[in-house]
Amino acid sequence: MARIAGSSGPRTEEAIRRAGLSLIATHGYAAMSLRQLAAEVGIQQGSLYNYFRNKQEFLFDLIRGHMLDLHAALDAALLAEGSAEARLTRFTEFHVAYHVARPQEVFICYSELRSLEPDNLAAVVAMRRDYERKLGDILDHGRATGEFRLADTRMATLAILAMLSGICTWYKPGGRLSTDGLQQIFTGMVLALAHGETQALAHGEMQGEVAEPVAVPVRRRGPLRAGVG
Amino acid sequence: MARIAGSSGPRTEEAIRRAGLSLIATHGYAAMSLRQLAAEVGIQQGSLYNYFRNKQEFLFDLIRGHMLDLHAALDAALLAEGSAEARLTRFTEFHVAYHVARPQEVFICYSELRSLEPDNLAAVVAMRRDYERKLGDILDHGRATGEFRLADTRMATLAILAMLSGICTWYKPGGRLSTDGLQQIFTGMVLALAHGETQALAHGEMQGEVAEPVAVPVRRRGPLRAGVG
DNA sequence: GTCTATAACACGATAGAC
DNA sequence: GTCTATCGTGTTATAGAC
Repeated sequence: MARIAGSSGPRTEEAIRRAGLSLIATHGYAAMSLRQLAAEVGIQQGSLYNYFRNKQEFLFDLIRGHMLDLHAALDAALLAEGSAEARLTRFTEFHVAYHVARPQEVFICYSELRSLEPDNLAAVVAMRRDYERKLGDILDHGRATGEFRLADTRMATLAILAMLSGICTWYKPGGRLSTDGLQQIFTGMVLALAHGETQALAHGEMQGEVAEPVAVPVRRRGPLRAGVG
Repeated sequence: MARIAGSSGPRTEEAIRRAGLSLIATHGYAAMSLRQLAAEVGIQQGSLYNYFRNKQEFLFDLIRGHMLDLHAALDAALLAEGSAEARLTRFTEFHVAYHVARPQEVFICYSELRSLEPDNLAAVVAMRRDYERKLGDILDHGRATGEFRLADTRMATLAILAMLSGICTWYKPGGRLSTDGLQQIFTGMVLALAHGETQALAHGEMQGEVAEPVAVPVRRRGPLRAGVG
């Protein structure tokens, strides 16, 4: 925000990065203008081009940088040995901590893939698949050893990631729960999910309790707005 | 796409609606130009203004219309009576079926809230809270009766909705799984999650297996791109 | 209801002085 | 590295003929 007369490189760069994350997370990449970004940093719009070649490259650098960090941090946090439960717990704790620490970055990496040009998108998608794979391997292993009882580990991978990544859509620092509290609650839910259908079956066939299958919703009536047609 | 000479109102309107859903889901609201939309429908750009007053109103109509449909369909599908398990199963089956039937609408309602102007946003957020509330009530009731064992029903509500709504980010018609298959798999996971920590505890204290707490990732090095500075 | 034409403006990106 | 100025294009929205 504040103008720094004759200001220097690295500081401006970090300011651009931070302002960009905030603006993109709030309004989206397409809706963020470079004039807006420059104003937030306190420089003129043309000066931004000392830090990237074009707007697309700026987005890609943000996303790619985050994915590199994420992988490095995950590899440092994951356990090579141990039960599938222990490894899944570790993964969940890591994922929650990361989302709480950097909600903007994580959110952008999910929501702005659509804004990446084909080559850039391919690079990021490959990194994302690696990440999913690491969770998938834990679940596969746990099912093989009988620790987990999952009908479909691919669906479980997607479900768990969606559930955990959803955190960054509503989490606000200083809220009701601490990072520790969130980690405990979400670890509990993820483990319960992974341990799976044992309980559902133990409680007696659930499906039998529901009378008819749920119908698919029906098409809608009426004009887009009143007074047309 | 195809041009219809001297074409008529309701058909054009529906075509605009469908094309808009597709374009917004693919590229996002801000990135969709009205020229693009008109071209998709096969009319001139100015003609769109016979169907909405401005671009924002178009988005709001799409989202609001979907939310109205969603609520009506949910109310028709939900059980007034029955165990919490039966009601949660019903909710999950409904939610999955709805997402599979209309992935674009659902996705837009999550991803384009940021593009709504304040008044419009407030209206949609209120409707969304009602929806969350209906799931929350089921979970609260289940915990009160002892059917569910959940550490935090608010977190569970958000987790379940994120997990189910994630479906529309990867689901493609004609994939490996049928709607029935998806419903079964996700119902199983949701019920397992709701039945909760019984199992985690039964398997012996999980937390004890993990040595140190997971560290929060560290800040990153280096310039945005090579050659700057 | 659709068309053509255009107003009024914002956008990303570049050039050149300092 | 930052500034000012501007080019060329794309944008939403409007006006008026048919």
